Amino acid sequence: MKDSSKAIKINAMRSPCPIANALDIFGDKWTLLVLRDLFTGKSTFGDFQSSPEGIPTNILADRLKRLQAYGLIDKKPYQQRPLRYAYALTAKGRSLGPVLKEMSDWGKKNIAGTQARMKLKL
Amino acid sequence: MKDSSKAIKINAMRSPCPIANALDIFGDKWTLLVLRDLFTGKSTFGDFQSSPEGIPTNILADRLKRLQAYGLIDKKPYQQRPLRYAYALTAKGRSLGPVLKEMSDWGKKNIAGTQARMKLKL
DNA sequence: CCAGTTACTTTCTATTTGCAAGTAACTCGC
DNA sequence: GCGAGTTACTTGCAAATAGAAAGTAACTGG
Repeated sequence: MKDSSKAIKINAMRSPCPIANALDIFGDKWTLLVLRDLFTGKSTFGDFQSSPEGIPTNILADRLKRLQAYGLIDKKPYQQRPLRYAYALTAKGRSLGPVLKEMSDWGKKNIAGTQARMKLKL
Repeated sequence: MKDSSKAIKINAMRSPCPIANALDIFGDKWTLLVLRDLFTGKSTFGDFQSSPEGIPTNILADRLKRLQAYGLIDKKPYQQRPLRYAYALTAKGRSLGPVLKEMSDWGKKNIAGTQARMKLKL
């Protein structure tokens, strides 16, 4: 039996700090971009892939698995033959809206040349 | 002459998205923890090092350089002989307060076993 | 049946992380 | 004034992660 899906490993807590623990979930350069896309209405693997940052497909597959493991998103088939899945935010995932909002606002104010094309559906 | 301080390289923009650009500055597992410490009143290399997450010293030195390069912190000597520096948030760095606040609030609500010991001085 | 599409997985190399040890410039106690 | 201790880093190296590119599985539509 070929185990094609490597399990996501969740490490021990680094500290009880809520910020440190949040960073263990989405403290990298890609995870919040996938969540951003979900907040703008995107839902399929191809949707995320087509975002302007050009996420590598192996990273995308890994991040989708991690987000599921942490309960921030779930996936359900939107068609059979061929089987295709749509990813969606869970309530927990949706609760990250204000974090994304603050980051977006901060970026717009403090990084020259940035602009939010799509509005997040909070 | 031995160039002991490797320059921080700032890559080209991945996209005009403010979130993507913000992540290029602090999208990793350590940068925001250093900022958190600054928000709780810590200021020296040793202060950051002694936080419970145990940041490796090479990573800490690198992150302090990056944060300076991006204008979020600055350092000034607080004593001569031996020369010692205190790091402090710039106005731009302090403007990240709401982002930290939202992340902390989210973590406390959504990650079991977390608790904020120190209050951020926003 | 054959090109095209979608959603991934695999391979392989490059970059980053993190542990441990080393270094520089002092201070303090004896 | 010598050796132990402190602070603030840097360096070396192995391990983990990222990223580019190619491969695969399961279809569809012509």
